Amino acid sequence: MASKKKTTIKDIANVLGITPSAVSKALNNHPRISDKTKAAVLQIAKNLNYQPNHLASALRKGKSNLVGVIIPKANSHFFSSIIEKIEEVLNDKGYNVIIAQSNESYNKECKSIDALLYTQVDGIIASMANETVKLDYYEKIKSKGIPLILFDRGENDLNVDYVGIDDYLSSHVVIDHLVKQGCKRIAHIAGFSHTRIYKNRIRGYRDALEKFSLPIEESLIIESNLGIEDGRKIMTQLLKLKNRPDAIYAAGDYAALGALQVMQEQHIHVPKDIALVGFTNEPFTSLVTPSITSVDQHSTQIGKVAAETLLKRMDSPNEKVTLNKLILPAELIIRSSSKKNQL
Amino acid sequence: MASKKKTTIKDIANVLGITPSAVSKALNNHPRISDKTKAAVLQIAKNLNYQPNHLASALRKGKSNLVGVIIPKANSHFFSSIIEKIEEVLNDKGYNVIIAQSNESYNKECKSIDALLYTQVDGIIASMANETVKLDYYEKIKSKGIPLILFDRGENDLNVDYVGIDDYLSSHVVIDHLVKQGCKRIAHIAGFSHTRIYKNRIRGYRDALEKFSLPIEESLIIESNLGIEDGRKIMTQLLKLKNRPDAIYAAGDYAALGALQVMQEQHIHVPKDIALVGFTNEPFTSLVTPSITSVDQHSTQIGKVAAETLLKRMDSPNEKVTLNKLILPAELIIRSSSKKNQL
DNA sequence: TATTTTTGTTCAAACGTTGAAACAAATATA
DNA sequence: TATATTTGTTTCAACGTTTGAACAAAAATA
Repeated sequence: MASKKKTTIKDIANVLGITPSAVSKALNNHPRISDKTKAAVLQIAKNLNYQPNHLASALRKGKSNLVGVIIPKANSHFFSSIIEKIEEVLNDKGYNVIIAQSNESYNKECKSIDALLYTQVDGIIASMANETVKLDYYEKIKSKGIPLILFDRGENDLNVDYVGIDDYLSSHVVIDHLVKQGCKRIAHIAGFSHTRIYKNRIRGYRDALEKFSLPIEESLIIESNLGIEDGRKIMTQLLKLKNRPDAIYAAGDYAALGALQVMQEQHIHVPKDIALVGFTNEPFTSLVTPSITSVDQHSTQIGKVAAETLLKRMDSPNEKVTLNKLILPAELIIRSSSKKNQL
Repeated sequence: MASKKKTTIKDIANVLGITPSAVSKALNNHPRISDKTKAAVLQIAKNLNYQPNHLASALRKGKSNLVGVIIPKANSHFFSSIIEKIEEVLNDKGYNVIIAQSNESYNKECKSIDALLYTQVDGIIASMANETVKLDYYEKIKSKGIPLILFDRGENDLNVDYVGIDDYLSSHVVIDHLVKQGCKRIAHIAGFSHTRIYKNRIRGYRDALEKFSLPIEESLIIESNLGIEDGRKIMTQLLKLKNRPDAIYAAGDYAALGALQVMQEQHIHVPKDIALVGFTNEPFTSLVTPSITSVDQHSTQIGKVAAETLLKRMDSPNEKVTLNKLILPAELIIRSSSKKNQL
């Protein structure tokens, strides 16, 4: 109950009759400290239940061993598994991870960045909020010389390392698959084209259609925030067209789910009447009936590469290593919602 | 490009020809510093782009202004919205939040606790992993005198503040509702009874049945991890009974979803043949067809109370305030999956 | 044996901030 | 006018650790 003072390096030194400095060196396994002393120090440290004061050493060394991760929202499998992997890699190297959610809001994102800078993180890994168009706060990170890695939602203009998948190519793979299933009027529930990844998916969609000499109809390309509600709204809208699409390619799984619900409510058979493909391979896609075909982004791979790249940057901050744009391949997971051929 | 030295309080002092101490006091709005000096300091601080060194002040003040939050898994709406609220409340008071995921693993939980202690957090808010039965690491937190608040998954034995809902009562509300719908054989897909909250839900379920003089059949109470897979497995098992239940009360929404899938695959009508109620009111419950009746735990309320209680504890660490067991009321959200009467 | 090298430790300053105590100047009170 | 009080600032030590330089003792080399 009595609030005991914390044991410090000094206490250990007193017990052994040596200087705090020697203790510090012993704990850090300094080569010039004798094995005997090291053993003794370790023993006493254990006895006194010594916990190093991270704040003090961080101050002295000018390094906090903290890394910040900014994500739009943790409640998706994609982001939460990336975080899991980032933590795993970084913890291994003695770093701790601070997670901040922007909730897709630019303001919250700025606040989070300030908070991380204030906490003196040694590096930041971030995926930008949907809303974000101004890059001033990210510039702030750069100007402070803190290593920054972007993933998924990135920005070319920032000129920093980036890890993500090939969105343009992914759209091609999706369209290839749908065309192979016999679809000819493929609609695209798109993300906002001011975000690079969604822009690329749209571009890929257009180019792929062109590749197959399919007409591109602007009324079949609708931008949205890709939430369930938007998926529902847009699907309803699409079904009102005199000339309905025979396939839906949604740039997000939640939008795909919304679309699926509307179709089921209107007794449209998926995939027979309209095929459906989503994006990000959220776990629920395999659990819904019919299961939804989706593009897997290899989230743990992204997390791993992002963390490892950051480690490299933090180890050699001044090194003018060439910029890394790491584009990992995505994978189409084909499920019931798009298998027309097998019906 | 040239890595500039960071501006410190000393630099400001030099510019103005005063002492660092005066600058510090000015920045902290000390009453004895003249308004003129304060204004000047603020001006120069802005000019030099001064950012306070959090590490130094934390060391000096023995307070990091960091709070750790441990959750089993961020990818549920329940936890991610609690975190959102906790962040909101604590950021307001100048605290930053470090989130750690245990991934439902005892080992990872211990590691997270060590990491938080190492980072010198001023307080911890936690919800325990399913796996956790040994409380040694939580005792460690307590023994260091760091305020600890538990929520949702708590433990009475620990003797710390707790925020959660009334699980026992919630079960009563669920059973009341189902009985009112005419159900007589209600099965319970339960959580593991070694976790307090699930034990209470089971107890509530039993007592409520008894209240209505309904027989309690042990074969209708099955413990599980409440994942989708478990929900499927158990539902399949329940459907094999010669005497099928006419209602399912699952202690988690994912398990309820699994059960729903199995029923739909076997062309059992929900709720006509079998009614279904879940727990935690995940967003998907309202989006699935039929929508699933579920118990809402008022997550933002829980987050708010947890954060506020922690603030109180951190403000007066030695105060022998009586222990708070805050039990918030839960709310049954009635949806299609249990509305037999209206068919 | 004298000299150099190696080994193990101590010394002292530093990291940037804070806060109690000391102090001088200005203002209020008697 | 003398004394007490208030105001605004400085002084100085401290928070716990790290690190380069200094040093003495031991070991290796000449």
